[in-house]
Amino acid sequence: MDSLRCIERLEKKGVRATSIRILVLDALMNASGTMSLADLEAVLETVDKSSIFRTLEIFEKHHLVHSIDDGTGSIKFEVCEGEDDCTIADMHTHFYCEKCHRTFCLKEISAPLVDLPEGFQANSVNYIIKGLCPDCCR
Amino acid sequence: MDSLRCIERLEKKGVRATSIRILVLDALMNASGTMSLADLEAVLETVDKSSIFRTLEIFEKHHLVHSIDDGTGSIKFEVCEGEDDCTIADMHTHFYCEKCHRTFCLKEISAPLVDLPEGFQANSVNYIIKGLCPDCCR
DNA sequence: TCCTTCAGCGCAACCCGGTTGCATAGAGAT
DNA sequence: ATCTCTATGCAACCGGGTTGCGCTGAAGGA
Repeated sequence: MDSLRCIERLEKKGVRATSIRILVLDALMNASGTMSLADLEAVLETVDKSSIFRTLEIFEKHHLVHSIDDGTGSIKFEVCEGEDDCTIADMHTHFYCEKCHRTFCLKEISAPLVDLPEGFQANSVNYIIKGLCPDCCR
Repeated sequence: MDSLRCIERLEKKGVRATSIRILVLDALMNASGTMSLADLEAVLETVDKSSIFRTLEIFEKHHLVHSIDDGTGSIKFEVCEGEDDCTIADMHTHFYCEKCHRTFCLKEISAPLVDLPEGFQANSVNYIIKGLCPDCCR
């Protein structure tokens, strides 16, 4: 789609904009929800699994995307929203539908953060609710 | 240890108390925190992996234990507290130490439950905070 | 007590997502 | 044009989880 925006975004984060990286980022930005490595593999047929894997690794390190573990056994990826780095406060709620097996980002609901006992230091939060999505409820 | 308590607990939930099931339940009840399948395998050297796996499957179905996905790639198990079935309100907070790779149960802190958008129906919550535990902080 | 039956178990193989080593291709610098 | 170093593809590997299958041992009935 608009690969220019992707290139811009990549360079802003100090990541060299190679063709594959543009493809991966573009796929993630155009995704309706989260995407797993397998999802990306399916969309980007020509690109090797390990290349996507390493690309995601780099993206994550440079705070272009973050990963969510929804407990399905395959990690989901999602582009970071803000221009700046994702902080713990930016983590939002995710919802996993046990019927259609989709993972939803509830961006408007930030993940709650409880008070931890003395001595624990929080770095990130993984908050995922499982159940039935609106499509599967009825 | 006190296998009598295990037998009682098993039968109360309608699970036949075989020797292996008693061993597994006993190991879980005496564990300081959560245990993975690999942990159980290590403790119960004589018992086959698949037997433990199927035992846990049965335990979970009968609400003797519940599983937690802490994002490490290996699912953790923990005995259900109350006499009754685990409900969504019983889910508590877990903490994963990124340094020593232990998963802590913060039983006193129940997992927060946010209001979901119209149409979503929650069945369970997975709330895990990652960071450094007291031992690893200093 | 003996026989039948079936759940429980061990073994081995398999599956799948993720990960890594290595050789090549390609972009950027000189 | 050549050199260098990063990015990529390929193939193999890894580990947790899962399954098929045959044996075993306990429960139940004659």
